[in-house]
Amino acid sequence: MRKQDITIYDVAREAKVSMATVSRVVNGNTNVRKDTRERVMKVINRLHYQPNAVAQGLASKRTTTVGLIVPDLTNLYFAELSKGIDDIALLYKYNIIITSIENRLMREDQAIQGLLNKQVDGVIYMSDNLPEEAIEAFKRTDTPVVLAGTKDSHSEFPSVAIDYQKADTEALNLLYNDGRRNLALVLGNPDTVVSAENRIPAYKKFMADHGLGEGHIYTNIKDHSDGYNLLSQLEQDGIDGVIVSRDVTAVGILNSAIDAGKKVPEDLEIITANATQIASVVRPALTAIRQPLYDIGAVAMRMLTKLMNNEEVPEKQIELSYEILKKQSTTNE
Amino acid sequence: MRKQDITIYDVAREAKVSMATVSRVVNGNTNVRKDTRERVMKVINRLHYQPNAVAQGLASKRTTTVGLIVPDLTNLYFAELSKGIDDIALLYKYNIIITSIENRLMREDQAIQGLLNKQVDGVIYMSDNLPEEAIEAFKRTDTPVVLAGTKDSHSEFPSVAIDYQKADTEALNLLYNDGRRNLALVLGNPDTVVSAENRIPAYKKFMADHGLGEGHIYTNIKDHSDGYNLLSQLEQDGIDGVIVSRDVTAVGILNSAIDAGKKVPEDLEIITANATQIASVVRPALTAIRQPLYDIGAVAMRMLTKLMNNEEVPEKQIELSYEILKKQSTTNE
DNA sequence: CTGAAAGCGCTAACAT
DNA sequence: ATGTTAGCGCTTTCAG
Repeated sequence: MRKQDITIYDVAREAKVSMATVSRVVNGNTNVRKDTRERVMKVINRLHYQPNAVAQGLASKRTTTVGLIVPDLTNLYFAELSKGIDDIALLYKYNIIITSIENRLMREDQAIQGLLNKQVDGVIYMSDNLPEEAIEAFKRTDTPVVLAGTKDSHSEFPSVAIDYQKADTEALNLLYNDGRRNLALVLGNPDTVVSAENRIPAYKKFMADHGLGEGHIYTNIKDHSDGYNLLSQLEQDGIDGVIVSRDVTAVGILNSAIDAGKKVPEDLEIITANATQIASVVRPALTAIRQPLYDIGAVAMRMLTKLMNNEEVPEKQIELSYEILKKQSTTNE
Repeated sequence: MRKQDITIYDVAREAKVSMATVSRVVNGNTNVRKDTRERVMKVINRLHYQPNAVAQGLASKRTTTVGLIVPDLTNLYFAELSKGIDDIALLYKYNIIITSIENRLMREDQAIQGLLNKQVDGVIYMSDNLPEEAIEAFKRTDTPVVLAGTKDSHSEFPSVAIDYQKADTEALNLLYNDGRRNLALVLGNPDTVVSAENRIPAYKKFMADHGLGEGHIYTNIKDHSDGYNLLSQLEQDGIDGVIVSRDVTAVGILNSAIDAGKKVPEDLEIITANATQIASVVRPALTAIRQPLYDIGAVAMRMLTKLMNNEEVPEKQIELSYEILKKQSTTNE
């Protein structure tokens, strides 16, 4: 059996209409008389006709496909964002081409170009690392782009995220109210927009405002074992409260503390800034900045559908609200 | 700037060759003289020509796109499989269209049909729930399919997985050697091929072989809270050792035990059968059947590339080796 | 080694 | 309401 043996032409012949009419009924065009529509439908069903989306795409210049650019699918942060995107995409009948860029073989701008070559109708970019080449690639095209769970420096692109500075400040304040004075910030890549322009400035400002000195910012701490190994350094620096950008990293610190016989939160308070499922299943459960990841994805995709339809989008920089989930890794006084 | 302003025709004109020749150099056809190739390349670069993949797909009947069908991206089991698939896909220059079927709006066979309409060159199916309509949809097409991390009842389709029966038996044996006699099996959907034809028979056989009676099989225990709530039942039934099909569920049981003041492994031994990252970051770390998820995905995708090229694939039912990772949720005597 | 020409399967004016 | 006719941008014989 062939991949595609029957075409719109076969249906037209069998139903004794032109292919234009078949096309109309397939696309739900109302300008078809009821009985011809039914006749055509009957033939479609009998022949099991299925439109070739590639041909449709070439002819109509719309592929009903959106591209997703994501650093790493096994990072639940992105997986949860993706789920929100996926659900809305399904609702609006878009397919998703996913491209992960963590792999060294794939640069950001190449990923974008690949998606553009496939003629996607729009793209959602989820990495908080948006290099110059990527920005230029986006500017060269008129295919709409939305950033999800991240922002760009100059707010050139539509985005959906939270107010990272406010969230971090609030988290630092929680630590401060618990009596902690030696506060640290643990980051992965320090050069991303979220780190460099949001978390770090918020941290520095907080420390200055409260007369806590320079503080300690640890960078390039990216996974569980990095976190695990960081503990001795934290001890050495006398840290008693820490904000960690990624939750598996936070869990690494937590496990390291437990294994070393330290008590959390008594000896060290931990707050994770990007909570996923993992933050809540470890014990003690991690106090966290809970970003509405699913919603961020969903809102981003919804905005993209509007952009793809050239609809009005008054607010292009959307900030959703977060909450600070007080769990067991802080005393919450 | 247009989505696609320059076509192969523009390049042909500028380079003073026919579009056939441009097509040849774009596709690396060797039948082009070196200097014409270079001349064409220069024009391509000057004009920033990028081939329209949709047009290529229509003309060549190959889209260099594969479809992925996955129940839930936020389940790390599938995310890790996907990563293996993605890396190999990148290597062979395939794009990936991902479809999740967890959503009630999308049935398995609809997902398949949607992918087929998009003219994917192949599909990888990752759900261990393969309903009859899905089987028929696959049979109706000659687009190759590979099952990853699961199997079908009759081994009709190529698949990459592990020997679930052997793995479960080995895990049960570990519990038995630790002196446990009241062994239970905790499953999500009991009607999948992996559950119904592998885990359950292996469990029943083990219980019978060791004179341990009927045992206890708990079904439809799907997430952390299901696991959490199951504990009281386990206690009631006097269970002292349990195999859990999903690791977040296992963590639910574990946390419930901890919160109830029980000791793991002393009071209850836990082994998770589908270990992901989560199994190793909780404390006590979970003893687990470690499936090589990344490799399963990678091997499945590699096999699919061969199938798509009509290459010989002698072994279509591949079983990769697993290992039993002895951690802290068993005494390991 | 290169070009001409016929599609791939469908949409979208434009007629009627 | 329906049919006719050009393409969409590219690949692929088939000639030469």
